[in-house]
Amino acid sequence: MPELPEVETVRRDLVPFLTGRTVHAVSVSRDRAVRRQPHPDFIAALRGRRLTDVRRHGKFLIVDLDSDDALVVHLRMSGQLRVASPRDDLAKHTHVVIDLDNESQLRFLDPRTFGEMFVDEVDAGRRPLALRGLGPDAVNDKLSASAFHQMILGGRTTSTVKAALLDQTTLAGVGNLYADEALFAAGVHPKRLAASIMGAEAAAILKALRRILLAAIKARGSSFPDEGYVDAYGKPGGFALRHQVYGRAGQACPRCGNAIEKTVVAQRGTHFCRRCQA
DNA sequence: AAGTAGACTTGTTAAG
DNA sequence: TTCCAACAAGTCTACT
Repeated sequence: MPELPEVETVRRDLVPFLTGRTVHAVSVSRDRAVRRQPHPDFIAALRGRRLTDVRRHGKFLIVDLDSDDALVVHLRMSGQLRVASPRDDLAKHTHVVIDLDNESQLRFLDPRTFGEMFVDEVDAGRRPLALRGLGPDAVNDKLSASAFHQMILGGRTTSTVKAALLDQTTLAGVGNLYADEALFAAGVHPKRLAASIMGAEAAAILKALRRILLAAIKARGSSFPDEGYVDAYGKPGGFALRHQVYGRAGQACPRCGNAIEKTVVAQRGTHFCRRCQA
């Protein structure tokens, strides 16, 4: 499932492919893929526009247009953005095709149809209006350990540290997989109350989070055999091999050998080692 | 007003 | 072998 490192990998693939291109045509073949606005509005806002940059905030991709709008994409569980030629077979679950001015296409595929595309107005800082509620980006925005600590505490009274990490209004980009990995690396139990996290623990979580996210970007993201994440050229990432706890319930903890456990925290499947995480 | 729960969706997996 | 219930996920909305 695409989280920050996977979205960043796709972004890096798309920058050279999209930058400077002009949109010739847009077709939407699945209603749900574009659900925040009428399809004709979506298409009209894109047609004829030049694509000037591809950015990311959290798990959202932002394709800048030479207008006051941006094309915003969220891949959710199973979405893919793929570069293609008009001659390529249309893969199953292709919902949106954007034709460019150089005989190439950007295609949006999504079997589970959680993902979406929309065109949104941007503010003076070129942030799409719909994304104004997002917290700072987990890798692009610099933040100090103490600022991060305050964000985790965040006036929370009863919620867990894992819930705090998953809250996109606090910090944007961390999803279920990397939250589990970072908490394991920092030795913090996912069920700990956010309010109980000490400064040193917050610093450890932030350090682990940064290190893991950057390593995952370097490995071009996490892919599982049964799951859909691939880059813009259809190739899987290599980070799944390095997971310490995620998807390893019942297997030995890489640090102490104890069995990794799986439970539910913040309504998400959560993997941890009870001996290494206090 | 923080926090929780439900809705959305479907390919895959587990269970029987 | 076949069928079905359970499961996975992130975000938005609705409610407590």
